[in-house]
Amino acid sequence: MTIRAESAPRALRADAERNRELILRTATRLFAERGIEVTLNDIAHEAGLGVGTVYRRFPDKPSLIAALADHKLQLIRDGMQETLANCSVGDAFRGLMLSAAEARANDRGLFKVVFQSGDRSPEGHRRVTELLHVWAKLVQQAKEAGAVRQGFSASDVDLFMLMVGTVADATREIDPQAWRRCAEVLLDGYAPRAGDTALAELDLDDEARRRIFLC
Amino acid sequence: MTIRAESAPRALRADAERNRELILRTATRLFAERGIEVTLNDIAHEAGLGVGTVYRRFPDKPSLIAALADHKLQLIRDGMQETLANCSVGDAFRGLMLSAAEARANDRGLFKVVFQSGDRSPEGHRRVTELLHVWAKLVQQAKEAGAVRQGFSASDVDLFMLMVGTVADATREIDPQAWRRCAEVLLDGYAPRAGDTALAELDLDDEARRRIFLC
DNA sequence: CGCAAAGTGGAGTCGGGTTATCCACTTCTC
DNA sequence: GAGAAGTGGATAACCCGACTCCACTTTGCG
Repeated sequence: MTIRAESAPRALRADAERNRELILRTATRLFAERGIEVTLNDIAHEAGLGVGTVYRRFPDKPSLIAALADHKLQLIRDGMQETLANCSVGDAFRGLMLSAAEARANDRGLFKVVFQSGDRSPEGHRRVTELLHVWAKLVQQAKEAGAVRQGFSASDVDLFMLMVGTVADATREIDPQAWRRCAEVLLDGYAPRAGDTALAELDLDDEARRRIFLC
Repeated sequence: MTIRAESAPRALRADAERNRELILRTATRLFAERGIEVTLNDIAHEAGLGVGTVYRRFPDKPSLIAALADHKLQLIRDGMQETLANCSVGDAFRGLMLSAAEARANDRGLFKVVFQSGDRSPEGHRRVTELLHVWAKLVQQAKEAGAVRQGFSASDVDLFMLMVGTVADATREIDPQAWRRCAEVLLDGYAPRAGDTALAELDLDDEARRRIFLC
C-alpha cells in the first residue's frame, strides 16, 4: 500500500504504470544524451508512445523534470555521504570533484535537471540549497586541512563544474575522456604549492551559484 | 579611388555608406554584448534603421559576419605579431593566452564570428586554419622552451579558450573579472613543476579544433 | 532647380519548431 | 461484457527569426 501526499490519487492501471516508468527511463536517457532541451514529443516518440500519453502523465516539462530530479539528487547525496565517511578530507575533496564531474560528463542535462527542479517548489529549492551548502562546508574543511590553496572558495567548485561540463559536451564525440584532462589540470591548479599566490576573493551568493549551474 | 574585387560595384551614396558603417558598428557591439545569436532585425532596430536597410546591405547574417571577421582577424594577428616580437617564448605564451582570453571575455561573439566566417569562403577558411597553425607553432616552441608541462598540446589552447569564455559569459553580470581567476588557475595547472605527470596525448585535427571554437 | 536613380522603413509573409489539446478508439479490470 | 481508464497522433495555437516588397524619401548630377 503506497502512501501519497495528494488526497487519495487512485493507483494507476498496470499498463499505465508501465508506461510511466518507460517515460521516465526514456527521459533520463535523452536528457543525458542531448541535454534538457529535448521536448516531451521527442521523449514520447523515442519511447514509442503517443504524445498524449506523456502529457497525461506529466502535464508539462517541469513536472517531468521534478520527477527525475528527486532520483538524481538522492544518488548524489548517497555518493557524497559514502565518500565522506571513508576518506580523509583531502581525498574526499578531490574524489568528489572528479566523480561529480564524471556524472556531469555522462549526463548532459544533470545540473539543469537538478537546479531547474529547485526553481519550482519551495521544497525542491530547499534541497538544492542544501546541496550547495554541503559543498561549501566540504570546501571549508578542505581549506582548513590545507588541501587547496589560499583563496579557494565554494564558487570555484561551481566554475569547475561549469568548465568541465562545457568541455565534456564539446568533446563528447571526438574524445569522450578529454574532460578528465581539464579536470586534472584544474585540480592541479587548485592545489597548494610552494610560492603560489592566494586567489583573489570570490564569494558568490546562493542565487548566483544556482544561476551558474543553469548555464 | 577604391579598388574592389567585384566587377566595378559602383560606390555607395554618401548616406548609404554612413548607414553601412553604422550597421557594422552596431553589429560589433551587439555581438560582443549578447553573442552571435542576435538577429539582423535586432541590429537594425538598435541602430535606428529599418530592417530593409540592413538586408539591402548584407543579404544575410553570414555576409555581415564575414565583414566583421576580416577586421577582427586583422586585430588578432597584429596583436600576436607584436607580442611575439617583444617577448621570450614563455612570456609570449602566457601573455597571449591571457590577452586572447580577455578579448573573448569582452566579446561574447568573438570566436564564433571568426570561425563561422571560415565556414563560408575558401579564403576565410584558409585564414582561420592559418591562425590555428600559428598557435600550434607557438605551443611547440613553448614546449621546447620548457614553459609548459609535458603532453600539453595545441588542443589545450582551444579547451582553455572554451572554458574561460564560458566562465566569462556565465559571470559577466556577477563579477566581470571572474574569468581571470579561472585563467590563472589553468595556466598554473599547465605550468611544469617538480613531480608533475605528463598529460595524456590529445591531438585534435583542425576540423575538430574549429568545431570546439564554434561551441 | 528638377528629376531619375538610389536608398529607406517597416508591415507583413513564410517556414519551422514547440506546446498542448482533443476525442475516436483500444485495453484493462471487476 | 460493461464501463472506466488509458492511448495515439493529427492538429490547433503559438512563438520566432528570416527575409521580401513597395510606397515613400533622399541624394546628387546636369
